[in-house]
Amino acid sequence: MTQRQPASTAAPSDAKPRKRLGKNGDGAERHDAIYRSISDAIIEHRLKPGARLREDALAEVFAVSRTGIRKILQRLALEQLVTLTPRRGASVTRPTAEEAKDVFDARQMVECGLMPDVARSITPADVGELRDMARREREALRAGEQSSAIKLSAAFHERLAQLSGNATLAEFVARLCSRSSLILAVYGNPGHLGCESHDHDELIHFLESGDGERAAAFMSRHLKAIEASLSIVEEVEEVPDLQRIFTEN
Amino acid sequence: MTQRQPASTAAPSDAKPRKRLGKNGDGAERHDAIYRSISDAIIEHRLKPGARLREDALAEVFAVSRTGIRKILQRLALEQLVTLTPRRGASVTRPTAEEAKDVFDARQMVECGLMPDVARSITPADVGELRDMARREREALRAGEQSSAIKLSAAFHERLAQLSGNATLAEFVARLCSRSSLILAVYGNPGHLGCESHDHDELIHFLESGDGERAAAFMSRHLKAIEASLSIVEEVEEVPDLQRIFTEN
DNA sequence: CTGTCGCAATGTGTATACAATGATCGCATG
DNA sequence: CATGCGATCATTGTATACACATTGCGACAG
Repeated sequence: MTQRQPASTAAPSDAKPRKRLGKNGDGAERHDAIYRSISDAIIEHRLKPGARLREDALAEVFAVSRTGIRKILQRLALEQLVTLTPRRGASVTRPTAEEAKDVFDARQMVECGLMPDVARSITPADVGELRDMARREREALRAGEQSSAIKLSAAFHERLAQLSGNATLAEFVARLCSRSSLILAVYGNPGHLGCESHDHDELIHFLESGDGERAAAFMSRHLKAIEASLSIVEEVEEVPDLQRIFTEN
Repeated sequence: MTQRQPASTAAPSDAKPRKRLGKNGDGAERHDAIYRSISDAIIEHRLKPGARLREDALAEVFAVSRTGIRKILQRLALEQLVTLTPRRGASVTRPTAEEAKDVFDARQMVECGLMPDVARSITPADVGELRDMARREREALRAGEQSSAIKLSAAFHERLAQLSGNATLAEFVARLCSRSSLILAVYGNPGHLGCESHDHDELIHFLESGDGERAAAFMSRHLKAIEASLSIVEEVEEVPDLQRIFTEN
């Protein structure tokens, strides 16, 4: 696509409505919507790790120019949801086994460490919201909607972190949850989703009764269970074999 | 481009080779160098919180186009070193008191939690490197070079986190250290730098002897001491006073 | 038939031109 | 003299055009 034909061959009428509208204020919101759209697609495994994301294609799909797409792609790259190889373009990140371990260790430390704070400051309204999220997650799981279930599970953990009151750590947890979703896509077993739905309900119970210690211990087991359910089989590296072979000598 | 200065101010670099050179491979490295240059300037307090960063000016200084600068600015914004207001441009972030608390709470949790891992896997070579860094920091402090001392202190904490072997958490700590530097710039007392230099040496000692628990406890005290040295005087907001007055009623 | 060299196509990196918006300054009027 | 309104300016947001690198395919030679 991308008519780089100057003006002569450019089909005048059908080519670009490419409406100049959207220039004004809503541009930022538009970009944010596109960002979320791509991000959701990755988290819900509708875009699988390794999938290539061509700028032209995305620009056409969302009816914006490549410039905007590049910005969004960069943001996704910084959050490590997509990988940007210097002259090869963007693709959905394929986490390594090492990254998977790091991410779950980090979640172990941060999410468990946050539980006491959450238990201390949680309100009945928060409990209600969490129960609702857990319920919706269970329903999605029962309905066989893997995509929704994955996103809702991540959203639950994110919301939990937000309740700690520490925005910085909450954002970090959100990032880790996104990456976890990616890890699940690569190393997870098909039938077995990460979070057991009843786990979340039980966790809410501990938090509701203000028992931060027990909640932390339960969260620890919960995360360990997810990590244990992965089948980390470090497949042979595609490319860097050569590099290592020659640098080792 | 922006030559609104006739010739009077005599921009020294007005003779722009500005050639098409640099297009090829080194572009990425160039950008990374610029990124580090700006990042360092912020961390070293040579760019103070609130300082405006105009794209044109930066583009001219580093002899690249605004496109590249925008990319770098976005990256800095995602790391919360600069704030990007929709149509007002970029400026060095001025952390709020709440952010400061969040950042130090996060450091407390993560850096202390990392100490046992570091104590377990540290090697004599690592110890030597850390001692060297602590020494250089002390020297900078004694020489009155605030800028260098601040950066070296942050680098020490970053390196420490790297030694844990968890790249994800190490990167998070690096981010937190950068923001801490910003916080120090706003709330720190002039004469009193964040880290007492001997603290770092003592910390190394605990790690060297493999005592992760004691190292964690010491790190906790260390961070608490830094936080306590801040004068968090939420200055009266310039504008939003009115906002609050009307929303409170 | 196979291996190597070269060309073309695909696709990203960078720069520049253009549009829109918020800000500042000046002028006019009450 | 002060205040409100209008115009110009400065600065960012967006799109497009162009240049370059990499890769895949085809042709030619051995």
